[in-house]
Amino acid sequence: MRERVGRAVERRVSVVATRRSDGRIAQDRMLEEAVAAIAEHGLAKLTMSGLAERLGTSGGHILYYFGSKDQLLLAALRWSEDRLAEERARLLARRVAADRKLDLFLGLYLPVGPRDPRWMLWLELWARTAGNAELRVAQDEIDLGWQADLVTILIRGADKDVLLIDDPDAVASELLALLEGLSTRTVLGLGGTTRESALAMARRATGRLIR
Amino acid sequence: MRERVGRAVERRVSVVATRRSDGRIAQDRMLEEAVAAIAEHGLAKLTMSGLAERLGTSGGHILYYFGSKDQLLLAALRWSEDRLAEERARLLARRVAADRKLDLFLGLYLPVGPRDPRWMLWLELWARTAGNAELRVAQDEIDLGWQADLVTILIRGADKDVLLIDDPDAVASELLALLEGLSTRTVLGLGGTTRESALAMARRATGRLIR
DNA sequence: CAAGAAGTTTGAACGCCACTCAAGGTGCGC
DNA sequence: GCGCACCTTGAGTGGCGTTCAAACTTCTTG
Repeated sequence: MRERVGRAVERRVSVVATRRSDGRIAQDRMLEEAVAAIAEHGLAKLTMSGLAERLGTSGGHILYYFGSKDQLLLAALRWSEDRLAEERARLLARRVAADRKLDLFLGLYLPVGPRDPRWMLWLELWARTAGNAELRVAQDEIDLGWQADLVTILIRGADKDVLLIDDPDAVASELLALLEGLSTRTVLGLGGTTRESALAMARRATGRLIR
Repeated sequence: MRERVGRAVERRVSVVATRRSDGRIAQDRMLEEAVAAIAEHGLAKLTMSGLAERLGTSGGHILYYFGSKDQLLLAALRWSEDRLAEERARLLARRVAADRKLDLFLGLYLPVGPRDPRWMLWLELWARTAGNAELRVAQDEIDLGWQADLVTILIRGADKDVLLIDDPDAVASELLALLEGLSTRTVLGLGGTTRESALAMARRATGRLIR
């Protein structure tokens, strides 16, 4: 197989060494540029040679790291979700009331606006998931992160009697499904949905779910 | 431009005539086969020549009717949604209680199971909407059909005091967003979501929304 | 510090794809 | 039975993702 990905990941293990012009920085730039390009014109219009030109390198070089366009997409999504997972962790650690925390969670999940890069990546991934089992697994894994953190917020809130919940898992599932639907509508600009209207709807639904 | 699509649509206007080997049947078969193929392996793996072979024709011939792969996708979606719109109309006309009607609506909207052809088409379309304004308009139009019918059900139910609703439009929007989220999760098999679990969740949410 | 190993970068080459188009075929109305 | 409009084909075109051998650069080892 290929299995070239991840080579640069284990660099900097020795104190003295550090391999060459540091592959990780190169990869990060690639992902950053790829995400921006996908958000602008969609994955279909993103070509290897086009992206290479934006980066001042060659098409073959990008594939040296990522192996295929599908893998590049997955890496871009992971890259984008990793930063959000950190923000979520910071949110969880903050010392604010559970209901406020829940509200911040909603804001973190929903797209910042139409064509939100992170959500555009999701739409592209969903289309490619059909023919690629690996993508589905990765997807499930990321989703589980959101689910787990939301459940944590709910349980903590219930413990302190700030929130009233019988089944945190069920509530979390339903809320995430609603948020996902609102998000796709917002990114696509369907039915005039905006971040604000989506947020308002999510808040109303949340209030109803936690009584 | 191209503007070949729709030519066969106006056939059979004269009583005697009927143009040749009837283009519509040919187109219907193409769409049917295309939908099946997309549901099986995704749009990316569907090639013009491959589809042509399944149909016993040439790749160029399919494009003679649809103009491009994107247009073929859109036509397939319209074809798929048209049949559902009819079913919805039949549902609206039926003489059953509003709450029962609402429940049937949920069943009609949600995917029949993982890899539901209709929903696979939606996922593919979402990915292509970014770079194609025409697709977004079509999308909005179809969505409006669901929204309008749902609002009708809600208002009629409220009139007869079967359902308790203050703002039918808002309730319909929220319910549709939830249904959409549940649907994508079901088609993709995310988080172990099945039609049954999605339906159960939709019912609980519905009950909460109409008091 | 020399020389081989390991990692990086390139660009030409390949097979496949959506899409075009000119040519020929086919049925209908007159 | 002729002309017109529509239908059908398949070879051709440009561009795509992907492969790969070769050149290049940095690191490691004796």
